[in-house]
Formats: sequence, C-alpha cells, structure tokens
Amino acid sequence: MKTDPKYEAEMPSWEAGVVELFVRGANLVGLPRSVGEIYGSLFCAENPLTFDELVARLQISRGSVSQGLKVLRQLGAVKVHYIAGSRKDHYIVELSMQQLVQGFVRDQLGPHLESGSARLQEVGALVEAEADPKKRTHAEQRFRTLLSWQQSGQKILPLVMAVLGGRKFFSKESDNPDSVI
Amino acid sequence: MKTDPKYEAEMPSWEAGVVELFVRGANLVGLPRSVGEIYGSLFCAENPLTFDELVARLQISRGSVSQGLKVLRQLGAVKVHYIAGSRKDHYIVELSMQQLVQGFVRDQLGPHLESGSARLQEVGALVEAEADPKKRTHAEQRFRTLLSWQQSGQKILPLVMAVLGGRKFFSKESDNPDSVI
DNA sequence: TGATGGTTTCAATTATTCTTGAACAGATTA
DNA sequence: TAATCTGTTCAAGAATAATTGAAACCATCA
Repeated sequence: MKTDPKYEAEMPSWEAGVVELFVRGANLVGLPRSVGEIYGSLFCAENPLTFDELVARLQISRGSVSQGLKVLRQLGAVKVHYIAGSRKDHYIVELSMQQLVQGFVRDQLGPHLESGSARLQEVGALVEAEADPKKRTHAEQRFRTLLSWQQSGQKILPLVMAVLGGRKFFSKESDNPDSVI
Repeated sequence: MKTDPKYEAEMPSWEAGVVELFVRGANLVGLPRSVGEIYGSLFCAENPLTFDELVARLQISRGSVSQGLKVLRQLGAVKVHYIAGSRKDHYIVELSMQQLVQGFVRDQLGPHLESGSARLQEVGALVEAEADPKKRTHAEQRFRTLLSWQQSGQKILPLVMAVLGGRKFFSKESDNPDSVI
C-alpha cells in the first residue's frame, strides 16, 4: 500500500546509507533512532524539507517527527528556514560540527556532569562522617581518586571543544583560551 | 525477609553514594546499571570481594553479578585476586583511569567506530554511483563534510588517551608520541 | 566415583524506552 | 464563525534491554 506518490520521494541509496550512519551515531550518544533518521535525511537534502516530507521519506509517524525535530531544534542541530508563501515550516541542518557538539554538551552531557559533580561533593561529606578512623582513611583515599578522575574529565571537555573549533565551555573561571591546550 | 546476616554486610552510606555515581556513569556510557553497581561496590571495598559478597551487598541476582563481572573483566576494570586457601574468586577494581578508558575504547567504542568507518566508505561508493551530475555534486559535498567530521573525531581519541595517561590507540601508523598533542 | 561448592548460561519475566496515532490547539482563510 | 491546515501532546501499544533464577557446568575433594 504505497502512499501518495507526491510524497513518496524515493530515497536514493546514498541517503539511506547516510541515514544509517546517523542512526548509529544517535544510538552511540543515547538518542532515539528517529532523531538520527531525521537528521540524516535533512543532512542529505538539497533543499529544506517540510514536516510532511520527512514523514513520507522516513515512513515514520507524525509524532516521532514532531518529537525528533523538537530535540534537534533544542540541540541546535536543525534550524527552521522560513519560505515565503508557505505556511509549513521548512527545516535545514546545521552543518557546523562545533554547533552540534556544543548543543550536545550543553543539553545532554552537561546536566549529567553537573549533577554528578554535586553528588560527588555530597559523598565527600558522607566520607567525613565515617566514625571508624581506619575506614575513614580508606574512604578518603578512594574519594581522592574520584576527585582526580573528575579533574581529568574536566580537562578533556575544553580539549574536545578546541579540536572541533569551539572554545570556552564549562569553565566558569580561568577561561584563558591559551591554556586550553 | 532479610538474608543470612553473615552476608548482610550493611553498606555504608558513602558507599551507597559512590555506587550511585558509578551507576550514573555506566548509564552515561551505555552499560547496564548492574555493571555500575558492581564496580562501585568493589571500588569502595577495603578488601577483595567474592561473588557472594557482591550478591549480598547489592541484592541483585547471581546472574547479574556473573554477567556484570564478565563485562568488567573484559574491560579490564576488575581483576581476580587469588587468595590462598579459598576456592572462591576474589575481585578487586582497577584504579588506573588509563586502564578503564583503554578497555572502554577497545571494547565499546572501537568496534562501533570501525564499522562506521567501513560504512562511510561504502557510502562514498554509492555517492559516485549517482547518475545525475547535479545531485552527485551535492552528494559529494556532503560526503566530504562527513569525512572531515570523521577526521576530527579521529584526532580526539588519542588526545583523550593522552590526557588520561595512555598513548597510542587506533593509530595503526604514525604513532609518534610527540605528535599526539 | 559421587558429592559439594562456585560460577556460568539462558529462557522467561520484568522494566525501560520508543513509536504510534488519535485528540487537541493554534493559526489562517473563506 | 466554520472549515481547513499544521504541528504538538500524550496515553496506549510495540520494541528493546536488563534481570532473574533454575538448570547446567566444571573443578575439587572425600
């Protein structure tokens, strides 16, 4: 049961390949398949695509497209491209890797790191509350290991951003660009 | 219904906190909760823990512990510590972040990156197969973008390894340590 | 050899996440 | 105002992933 041929925009095989790559990528960073599909299709498109064109090309539900586009807009991975005389929204991809990574770090990674950091502090307090001196000493040792891991992790983020062209993230202070590498 | 008090080793609150942190971390990198729990408990332990002690502390099934330990051994995140006179396996954590990251890159990340890389090549061929010259030109343009993204990605991996103390990964050639940074 | 202790395996269950589509809301046009 | 067009929301269903526990396995020991 084929749909209206007007919308059956016959996806070229290279596009199918690219979509697959982005689906894998999405999966790798914990995003649902539909998000990868949508981004992949827009990435390949020569012209901005509408909501309906995405539904038709990918053969997924309107609900999925709506949610997927929402996520992608939030991440800054797609933008609405207004076209005169059309009431529909037309979407285009953001091709700057920097933007993509920034959005991902800000929306997906950042919150986790922050709450993890907060929790780590709390653990520090719990460690100090340990009564038995021997056990406390051991706990303190482990806690210091965690702190050093956290520090290593914090060094990496700006490094990644630097390689991808961006700078200054999650460094509320000491954001000296020269110290990044 | 409490279990045998001999095994009910009463987890201290700081340990619960650390376990929670590792559960989040596991989740972040796509590993099941039980893996994080096990690693967290071992991380806190003063002495090597046995299989049964893990089951009792974490209140999870033997099946989960077995599978979790299998994953962690594979990653190089835990090691078996043989203790004279005991037939049980005793486990200890690997505290070197380098080891952990190496294992993760090797077992979790690496395979994905490699197959993605292979798929990308195939997409390249499909792009060249496009008959319409206008469309092919556009496809080639996008394909070059993907290649450049891949290259950026490949630069980051050794950088991360360098920050965490390790070197030489996924650089089948040109593994000059000085070129890493 | 048989019995026991320790661990692994795996099919079934359970939990989690994703997708669907119908109902809804807002905006524009007749 | 009603009718239509676009897109969003969200409860229900489908798909995936993780956990369980009982059976199997494999040493070791009596």
